[in-house]
Amino acid sequence: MRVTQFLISTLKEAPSEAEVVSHKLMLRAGLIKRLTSGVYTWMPLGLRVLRKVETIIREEMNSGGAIELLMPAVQPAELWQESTRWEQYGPELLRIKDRHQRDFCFGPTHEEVVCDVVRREIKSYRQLPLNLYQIQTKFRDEIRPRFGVMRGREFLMKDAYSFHVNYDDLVREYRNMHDTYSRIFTRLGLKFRAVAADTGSIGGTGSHEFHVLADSGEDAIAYCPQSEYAANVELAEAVAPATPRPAAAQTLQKVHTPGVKTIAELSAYLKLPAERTVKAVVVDGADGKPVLLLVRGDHELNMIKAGKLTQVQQPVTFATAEAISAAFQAAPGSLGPVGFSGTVIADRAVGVMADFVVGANDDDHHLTGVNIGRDFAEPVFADIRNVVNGDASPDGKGALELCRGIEVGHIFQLRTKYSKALNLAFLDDTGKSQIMEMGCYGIGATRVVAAAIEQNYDERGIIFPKAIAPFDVAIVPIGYGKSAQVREAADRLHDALTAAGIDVILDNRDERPGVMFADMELIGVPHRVVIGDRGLKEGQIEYKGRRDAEARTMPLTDAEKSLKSMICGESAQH
RNA sequence: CGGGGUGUAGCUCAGCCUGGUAGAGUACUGCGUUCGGGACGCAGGAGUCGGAGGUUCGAAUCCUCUCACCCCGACCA
Repeated sequence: MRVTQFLISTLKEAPSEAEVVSHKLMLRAGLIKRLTSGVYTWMPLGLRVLRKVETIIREEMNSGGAIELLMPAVQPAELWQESTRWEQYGPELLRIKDRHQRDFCFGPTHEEVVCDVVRREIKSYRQLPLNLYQIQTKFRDEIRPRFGVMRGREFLMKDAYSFHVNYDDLVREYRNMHDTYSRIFTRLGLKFRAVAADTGSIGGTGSHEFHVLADSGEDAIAYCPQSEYAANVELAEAVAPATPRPAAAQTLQKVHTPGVKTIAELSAYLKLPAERTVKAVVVDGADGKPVLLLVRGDHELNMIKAGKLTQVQQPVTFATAEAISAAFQAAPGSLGPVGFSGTVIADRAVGVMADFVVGANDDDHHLTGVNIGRDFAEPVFADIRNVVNGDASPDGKGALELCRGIEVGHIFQLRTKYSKALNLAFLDDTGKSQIMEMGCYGIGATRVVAAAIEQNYDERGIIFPKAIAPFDVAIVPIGYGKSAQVREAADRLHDALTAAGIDVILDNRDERPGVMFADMELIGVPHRVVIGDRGLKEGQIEYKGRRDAEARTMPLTDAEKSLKSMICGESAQH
């Protein structure tokens, strides 16, 4: 490919709409253009990357035994009503009407459609197991699209659905997909981790997320360096403390704390570490009455864990200011369990605290020397906080560490949630009708591109992993328009490498060298050769890897062979 | 949906407070000089100042409404 025949539209400055690195670089490199909120055009350069991601996913899914199909993006409401998700899915489902005023939606996911396909086609245990997948455009009307294609509304997703005669076979396929995903992300050249996850709204039992590790990731992951344990912080259990609760030593005292609303302010005002304080949060209970949740001051409440408590309304909602003042005679910032007659649920770490500080249920006042049992009744104890660095690993094999990740894949054991609702029945080997077990497996292809950049960049731009770079190698001729020798050498190398199946970009714009170098680095081409009269006199050209600090020379006569072995040798490693 | 912010040339932004001929850099076109790390000179094209209404002799600027977009929270690949 020659630059003058292609479309490269780089920018010196990132448009102001972008905040995160990957979004800025994708816009600067001209990979994507925004059409409207959360909806992007994939420009020719970006599409090359996206297609390479797709190809790797497709190849590995195929070799994992899955079969590709393509389902419609537009789906009839009837199918969603049958699964009851027409009502349940909420405003994230983009609903549209046709000319007859019939209801449709633009598919955010394809459980309904794939179930409809399977229930029409599959009648016998002899046809199972089956794993069907597609790589297709989804639309989810996200509350807040952001970070470019990282969280777009329209995005490209690989979604797979498997069907089984029993749970054991589902588990077998789930493990197979777990392995397949590991191969996909390894081939993509990404540092990633599979973590145990909350099943969220899709439902079902077992679930793992695949995270690309990046400091800017939206998710926190807890893992144990001494074992295989890894889980999303949403899910990771904060194990019960092993130590007993110390005896009360202080008397209960009410102190004036003017203007103190947060734990940080309280800790600074009383000159006490935050772990000697207790944070009180009021949520709506399952019975509509306020429920008081207590976590240690330096800990964070985990809303997902709290939502699983039977006493608490799900999903968790904070109590309104009116409900709080009615139940506590105080505003948030001064709340506590002493004197409160409703349900109190405390994190287990609070259970081993003594002589702590908590709100006094009187504005601008806190209580010190508070003790459970003596000053208020034993609350219900539960795990309602996020784990922190150094917490014991739930598998008992060491201490947890935290890192951040971008969720690019998610696998679920759906069991019979959808197969029951949509009546996926088959005849088993005894002629009895049974309901299929189901799994589903997603990868956000467009998000993978953003995540790869988020993990691999420097001050000059993107450093694409070699497997997904838009071009394998850039040829930068100096004086292309002026020197016949340069032009001839550059063209010849371009043609030879192209013939060998290598993706070459020849910068034949005859620009100043700095312009060409900057562009090729910005768009993240892994290999670069520079051909100029200066080196050509000695029969030399120059080579530089995208991550190399210095360029090195190589004989022109060896260039074709060296580059082929560098580039093809890498892909042969897969 | 709640909170914060921004809309002026493809991109980055100034001008607005204090109303009076629409600006800079960059990108783009032409010519010339340059030519191994985002060159320079000259000339040029490019804007419904997000939109509607109002105030005024006069509105990018003041007022009202509206739309779009970005950032912070709950959702998710």
